Amino acid sequence: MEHRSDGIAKAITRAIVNKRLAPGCKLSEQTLADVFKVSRTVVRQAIIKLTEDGLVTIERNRGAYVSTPSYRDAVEIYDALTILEQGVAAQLAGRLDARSWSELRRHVELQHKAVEEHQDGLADQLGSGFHELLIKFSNNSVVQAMHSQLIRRTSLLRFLVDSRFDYCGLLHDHAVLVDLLEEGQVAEAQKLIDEHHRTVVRGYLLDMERIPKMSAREALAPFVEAATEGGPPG
Amino acid sequence: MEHRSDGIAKAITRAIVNKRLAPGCKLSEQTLADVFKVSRTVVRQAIIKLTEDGLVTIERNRGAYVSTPSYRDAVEIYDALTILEQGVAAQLAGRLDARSWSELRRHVELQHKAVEEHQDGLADQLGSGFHELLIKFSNNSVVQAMHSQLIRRTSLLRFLVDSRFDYCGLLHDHAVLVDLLEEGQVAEAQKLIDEHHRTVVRGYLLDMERIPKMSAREALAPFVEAATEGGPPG
DNA sequence: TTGCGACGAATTGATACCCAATCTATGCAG
DNA sequence: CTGCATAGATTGGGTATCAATTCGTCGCAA
Repeated sequence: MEHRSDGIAKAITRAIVNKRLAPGCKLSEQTLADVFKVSRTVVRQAIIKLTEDGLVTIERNRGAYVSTPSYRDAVEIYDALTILEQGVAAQLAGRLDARSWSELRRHVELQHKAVEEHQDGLADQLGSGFHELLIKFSNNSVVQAMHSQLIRRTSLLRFLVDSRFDYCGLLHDHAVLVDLLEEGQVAEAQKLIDEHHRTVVRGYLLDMERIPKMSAREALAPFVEAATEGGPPG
Repeated sequence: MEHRSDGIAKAITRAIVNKRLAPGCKLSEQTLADVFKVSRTVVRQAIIKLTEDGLVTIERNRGAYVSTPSYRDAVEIYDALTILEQGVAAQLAGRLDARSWSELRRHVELQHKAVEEHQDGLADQLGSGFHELLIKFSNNSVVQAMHSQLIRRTSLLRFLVDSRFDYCGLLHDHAVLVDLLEEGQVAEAQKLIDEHHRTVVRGYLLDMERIPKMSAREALAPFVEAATEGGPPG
């Protein structure tokens, strides 16, 4: 961990991804400074980083809040994900070695098991993980950075819906996608990626209202020590 | 301009894009604080933003430097640009109104004139501008933000080469691309985008050595007042 | 009751000053 | 010329302070 503000930014990011810090939650500088036992200076630096990442929005003279993406934002984010993944798909189709294909398949199986065991949180995480793994095989750190930023942003979107996803269908998409890619069927794979993301967006009916509310202090509690030391908790 | 650090970050960005601040140039906190007449705190915030943007690299306990991208970085950045533009091309092909196509053509003409008049700087800027205009028509601010970040990064790459670009060929590509897109020939357009960027990367022979050197103080001089007030100079 | 303005508390944006840790350069001894 | 030690400069971070802004509350008039 380079700077103290990096650790804090990552802790807050984890709190968001783990669905503890909800959109709209106020991130008061003094509160965060107390929670993480650092000065306001460092907290501000962390908030700036989160703002650049799109997870936090600063309102001048009012403070920082966890971003509340609009429906339009959701569409744009998934559109961007589609473009990136289609592009990478075109590069990878029929070009990975056997180990890589089986790694992808193993990942799908893991998620399958998580879904069967009703471990929703884990299944969610593995779902995004599949897309990230796919991108990783592109071997392009620039594309990877943009993609994982988008994935982080999608975790904000999941707050704004209560619709149960059709995990089964989405999971099946993943399995089919690996098959198509291994066979080198680029066009079909790209079409599937597009439909896959459209399905996800359709699930977001933007029940903008009832967002679980928890103070930043409570939400961050499990992530505090990880910010100053080494390993993440959950 | 929201915060003071935003103005400073933008000023430094302009200095880089205008080829005054070269890769490797040290950005000393105290120097920048003097130049912009602000406290070190604000300078640090600006530097953090530039770091998130990939234009600046912080070396712990050593300071901030304008990033010096490697050849690999160059390839990855243009690869990412290719993916984004191919994706947007697929969306736009045959789907814009007449005004938009003519706006693109007018842009190509402008650059044509700049090249004829040997206004290299302007031609360069219009060259990137064409790609940005194309992306703008996607109407997706997320994609647009990622793309313009990549474009900013390419301005770092142009420091590391002295090879004369084949402006004529690249310009011709732009003209052809508009035709292909208007006719809805997606596959051909995507292929052209790929080749176009490959041509550009080939121009980067990475003459890593001779980089024009100028102190941050000199380089930033023309951009200082714009940081605290309103309008940009160049 | 409703609407409006004034006042006060709390928060942010920014500055100055401080100090420890670390890096760099200088100069000296061998 | 090489290796090392010391001194100086720079960074990372903390504390205190202050103006500006926002927001909530209170009181008052219609």
